[in-house]
Amino acid sequence: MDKNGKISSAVIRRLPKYYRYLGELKKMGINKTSSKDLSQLTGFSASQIRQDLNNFGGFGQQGFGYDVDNLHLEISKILGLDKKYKLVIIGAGNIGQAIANYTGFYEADYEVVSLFDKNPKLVGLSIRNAIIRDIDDMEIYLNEEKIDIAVICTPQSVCQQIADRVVASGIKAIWNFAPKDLKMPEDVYVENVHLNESLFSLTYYYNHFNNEK
Amino acid sequence: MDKNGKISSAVIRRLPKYYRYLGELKKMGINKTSSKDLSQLTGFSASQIRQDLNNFGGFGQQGFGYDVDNLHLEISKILGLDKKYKLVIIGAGNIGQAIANYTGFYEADYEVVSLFDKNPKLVGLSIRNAIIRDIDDMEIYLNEEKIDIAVICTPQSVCQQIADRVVASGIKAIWNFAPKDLKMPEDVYVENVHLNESLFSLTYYYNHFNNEK
DNA sequence: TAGATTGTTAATCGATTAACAATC
DNA sequence: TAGATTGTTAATCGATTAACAATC
Repeated sequence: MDKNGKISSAVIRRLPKYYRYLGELKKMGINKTSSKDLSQLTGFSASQIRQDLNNFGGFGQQGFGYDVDNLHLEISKILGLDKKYKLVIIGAGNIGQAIANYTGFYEADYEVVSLFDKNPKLVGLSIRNAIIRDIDDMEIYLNEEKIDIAVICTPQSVCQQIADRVVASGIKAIWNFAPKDLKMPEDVYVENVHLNESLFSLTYYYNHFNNEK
Repeated sequence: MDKNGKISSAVIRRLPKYYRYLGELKKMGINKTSSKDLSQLTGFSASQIRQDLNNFGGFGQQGFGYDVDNLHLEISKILGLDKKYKLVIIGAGNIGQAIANYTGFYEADYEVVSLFDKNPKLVGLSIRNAIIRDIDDMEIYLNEEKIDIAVICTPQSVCQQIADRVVASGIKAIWNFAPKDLKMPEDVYVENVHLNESLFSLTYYYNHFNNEK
C-alpha cells in the first residue's frame, strides 16, 4: 500500500490467483489453509501473501491460519465477483465470437448481452442468447441498457473511435483485445489483452532461455 | 539488468511496445526519433526508455536520437521477430480456432501448422491451411515436424497432461490459454494468457476506481 | 561552436522478504 | 501451556527516476 492508501496493481493482479486456488481447495473439501500452504500452491512467498491479504483486513487467525471458505468469499467481494456484470462485445470476428462463447469464468456472473459488428452477414446471428447487432445501433442500445463492460475486439484501425463511442455512451470499463493503447479519459479503466505482446515476449524467452550468460 | 547480467522481465515486456510504436513511425515515414518522442508515445519515461535500450547496446547517437528503421530492426532481432516460428494449437474450440484465424501479428512470421482436438466432428476440418488432427496423432506429428511453440487451448481439466505430452515430445515454449498454472521443467518457458485473471482485475478497478480514499 | 540528446552513474522510490511480537 | 501462524514492522532488494558528463 502506498502513502495514499492505494493498493498497488501488483497486489490486485495476485488476487485472482488466490481466488482460484482457494476455489480449488474448497472443491477438494479442505477448509483450513495457511500462508505457507498458499505459498506452495501459488509460488508467491508466504510473507508476500500475508502482506497482500493484510491490505484488505485481517482474514486469518493467529496460530491457526485462514478459513478457506471465508477467505474465498472475502476475496470474491474485494474483486467484486459477488455481483453481476453485463458485457457487450464490439467486433464479432474470431476473437469476439470466442469471448462470447467462453464459459470459463468460474462461477462468476458475467453475461454477454449483445455483440456489435458492421458486417451485414453477421448482424442478426446469435451467440449463446446474445444477438449480433449492427454497429450503428450501438449508441441506442447502450443508452437503453445498463452495461458494465465493453469488450473491444475490432481491428486495430477502428478501436480508438469505437472506444470513444462507448465512452461517450457512459461505459467506464473496457476490456481491450485490439493491439493498440487506447487514449481514454481518466475515469475509464482499460484492461488490455495484447496477444501480440504476449507472443513476442514468449518468443524472446524461447530464443534466450538457457543461453543467458 | 541484475548482477547476473539477466535482463528483467519488466524490460522484456516493454520491448514489444517499443517495436509497435517504431513500426507506426516507420509507416508514417518518420525516420528519426528520441527517447523523449518515444516517452510521449508509450507513456514510459524517457529515462526508462534509454535504460531499457542500453541493456542491449547503444542504438542511439548522442545529440541526435535514434534512427527509426535501425531501432525497429534491432528490437525485432532482440525479440527474435526476424525468424520464423511454427505453432501447433491443442484444443480447437472457441479460443483455439480464434488464435488459428488470428492474423494480427504484424509482419512477424508465425505459422499455425496444425491443430489437435479429440472431437471427431472437428478432426479433418481446416482453418487457414492448418488441418485439425486427432489428439492421438499429436506425438507422431510433433516428432516428425520441427515445432517451436505449442498453444494450449484445452479445457482446464486436461491442460497439465497435454502440456506434459508436448514437453515429452521436445517442445520448449508453451503459450497457455487454460486458466491454470502449468508445472513444467525448468527449461520450458510458459507464457500465460489468463483471461479470467485479466477480467477479474478489470472488475476490481471498475468497482474501486475513483472511490479510493 | 552551441544545442541537443544519448549513455551511464547516483539517488530515490516502491515492492518483496525477513524477522518477530502478538495471540489463538 | 507449548506450538503454530498471523499481523506488522524493519531490512533488503530491485526497478525507476534524476542528473549530468560525454559527444554528435
